[in-house]
Amino acid sequence: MKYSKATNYALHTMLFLVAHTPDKPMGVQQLAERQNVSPTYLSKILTKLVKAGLIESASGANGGYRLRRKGDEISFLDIIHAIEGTASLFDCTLDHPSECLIQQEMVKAEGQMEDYLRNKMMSELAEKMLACQ
Amino acid sequence: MKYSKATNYALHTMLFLVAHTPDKPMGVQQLAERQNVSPTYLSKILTKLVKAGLIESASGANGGYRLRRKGDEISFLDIIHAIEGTASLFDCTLDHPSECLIQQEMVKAEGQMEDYLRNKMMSELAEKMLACQ
DNA sequence: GAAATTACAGACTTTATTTATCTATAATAG
DNA sequence: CTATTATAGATAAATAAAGTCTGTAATTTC
Repeated sequence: MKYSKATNYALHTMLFLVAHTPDKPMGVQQLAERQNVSPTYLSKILTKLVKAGLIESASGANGGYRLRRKGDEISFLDIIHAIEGTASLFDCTLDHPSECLIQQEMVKAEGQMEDYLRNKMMSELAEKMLACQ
Repeated sequence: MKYSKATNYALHTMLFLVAHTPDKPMGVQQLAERQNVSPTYLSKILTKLVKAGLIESASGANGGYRLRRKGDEISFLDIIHAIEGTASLFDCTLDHPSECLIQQEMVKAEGQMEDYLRNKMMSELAEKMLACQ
């Protein structure tokens, strides 16, 4: 079980956008160069963030991607859910007479992780990053 | 990102062993039937639990698998680590000047989940299960 | 309006991981 | 010795992740 690379790209892109809060949109070309990933692949990932309402896109010359919320309103969990989906990490496929107790505990455990990620905002990380430069 | 089915099989097998604490070893045949999984595949999984020191195996007639610790000394995390490994769920592969801040937060988040799983013992679940029968 | 620029969508390929299966070997009880 | 049971290794099949390619739509610039 691993977080996908796509989630890593998404988090880094969002952190960059929050840290630099550009007034005009950033093209996928530049965003991709910074991470050594192909523009077409990154654009797929960013489209998911658009659909999740975290960023907005503009076509045409001088187009690109721009934040749709402030950095203190974007959590790690928002981004992770946009990429990985919101389904539980654990699925008991066995047929039980009643609800699976193991499943219940796994969901609670996952909830602990999600609580942390829900309360960790991009702005906090951006400030920390900028302070260390 | 999903927990593997193997982890599910491992957790269910351990819960069964803890709940029934048989004096003589249980064969993989019977354990596999209960979960509708092939014995050869389950035996692969159980071998991992043996190597992790959670259960012990005996070859030959009347052989099988038996607990090596009490149920209150076996945590969810013990079992999950035995199957999934102990590596972090998140690997930042980008080359950073200094340590990746995103990685650091992800590790902390994961730690929250692990804390819960480390403190959740098989015995607790076994009791709950037996009470509901 | 034409040309350049940029995002979006879908099909496709490649690679990696998970889920198994098969077969042979080793250990043990009776 | 024979039946039973676990272990190891090779292999196959299925699924998921990572990435590419191509064409289309939207927008700006001229």
